[in-house]
Amino acid sequence: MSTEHIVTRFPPSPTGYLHIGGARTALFNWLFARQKGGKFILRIEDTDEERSSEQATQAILESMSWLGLDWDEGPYFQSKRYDIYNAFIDRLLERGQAYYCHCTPEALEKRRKSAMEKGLKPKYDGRCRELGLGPKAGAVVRLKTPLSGSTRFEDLVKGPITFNNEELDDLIIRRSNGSPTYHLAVVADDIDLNVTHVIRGDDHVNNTPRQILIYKALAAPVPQYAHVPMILGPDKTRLSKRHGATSVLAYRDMGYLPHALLNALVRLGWSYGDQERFSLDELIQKFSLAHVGKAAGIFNAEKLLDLNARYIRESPDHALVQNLIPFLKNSGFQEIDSRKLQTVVPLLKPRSKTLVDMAEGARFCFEKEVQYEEKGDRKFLTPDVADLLIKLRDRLSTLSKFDHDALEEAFTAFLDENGIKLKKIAQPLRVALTGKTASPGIFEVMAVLGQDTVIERITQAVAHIGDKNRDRSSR
RNA sequence: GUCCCCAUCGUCUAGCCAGGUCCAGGACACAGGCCUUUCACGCCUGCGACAGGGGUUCAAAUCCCCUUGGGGACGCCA
Repeated sequence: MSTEHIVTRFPPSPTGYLHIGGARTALFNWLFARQKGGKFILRIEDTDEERSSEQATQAILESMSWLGLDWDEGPYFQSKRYDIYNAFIDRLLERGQAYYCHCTPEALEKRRKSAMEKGLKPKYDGRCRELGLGPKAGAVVRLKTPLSGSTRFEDLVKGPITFNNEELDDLIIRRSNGSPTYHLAVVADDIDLNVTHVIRGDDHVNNTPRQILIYKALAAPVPQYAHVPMILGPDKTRLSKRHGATSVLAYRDMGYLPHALLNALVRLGWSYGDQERFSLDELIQKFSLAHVGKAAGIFNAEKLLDLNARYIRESPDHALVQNLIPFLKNSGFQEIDSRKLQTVVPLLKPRSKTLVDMAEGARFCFEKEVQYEEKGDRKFLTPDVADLLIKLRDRLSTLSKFDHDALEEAFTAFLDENGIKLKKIAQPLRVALTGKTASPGIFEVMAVLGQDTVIERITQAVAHIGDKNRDRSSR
């Protein structure tokens, strides 16, 4: 197979946000095209005017961009390509491969139901097939599918798949309102855009023979198919909204890195030996449809979280600073000193699984007044440490250098003089400076905050201890 | 109901196509430990699976059949 002319596409319908199942399909198509030096097309399938929306289209484009899945052509909008579809339908009609059907939707529905009740497959009975009917208000156009024989294709993931043509019925290709149906539009577009590989979800396996029949009727070359297994929720049913976060943008907003999501998605269904993490370049190089599994999988959100934590740790500080700013603004910090942020980021890296975590961890650098966590306040900001904090503050105010080493040295001496262990003072000090019981190393925290702020916060904490005491005794 | 697809630890999976090197490997999660000023990171250890039954074979997680289980599709939605 020539790799020069490979064309893949991702055709979401803009009836909702881009979910992770769709994103994975897009990723596979993208990887395949990139690896083969082919073309990746984005097509918006918006023929259902009722359910399609501009907003959903924007959300999809935004998701794709955020993930970094760039397309070489498009986005094409099916709603603007009706001429193409009509030409294909007319051709089919002329060749006698399609015919008008005058059955009403109500009658069809009724027949479907009774077929189901009899335990038969609810398919069209073909009663208009040989009537030679013409166009008429309310008429649809159906494809004349073979009555016998079978349709077979070699799926790049699942292997050979065969359907008996008796299972298939004469599907509608043009609605009574003149618009093309999904199957026709997809095939027409894929022919028109020279798509060579259709990589899509498992749920389309049953659609494939129908679409192949359209290609055959049109005497067009049939593309290669690769049906990737579905993503299931923890209850093993098809992933949907009720399973919680499923939209790509939701993951962005929860502080995930696109690379982490991509990595998690690609490993759901595809593997490369024992390797778990891949750079984008590696993926492009190593991806292969042959190693995509056949079984549906449950999305493992915990693994994504772990992946995200690792990618955060490996990200350059400056990149994290940029990524963090929107999250900090979202927490109410408008003016952010990015130099200061740059100094905390390395401290926060090993402690943050998401950018949201990291923004939370960086709070102490930017808040005007420390908000004490209830538990830390109660446990560590107690009257018995007030004196010690005062002594410490006075000692710290004498320091001419305020970096990690100078602080450690000063503390060693201070602990020695007072006959205490670091443990004794570290936690109260941590709460005083950050409001939390968990933070980066205490010397690092002080160095980041700077001498003035440290002294100020200790003073505030001592005052706070006094306030608490007064409240208690006055009661 | 009919058709299509699928089946290895709780989850994602390696191994299967070319049977022996697999009393089944890795990762996440979980449990225990080490490190330690807190929380993490890191390191070590542990727990844990070939759905069941028949065949084929000297030998089956690997090949075949059946059963069971799961998913999907059966629209003038995509």
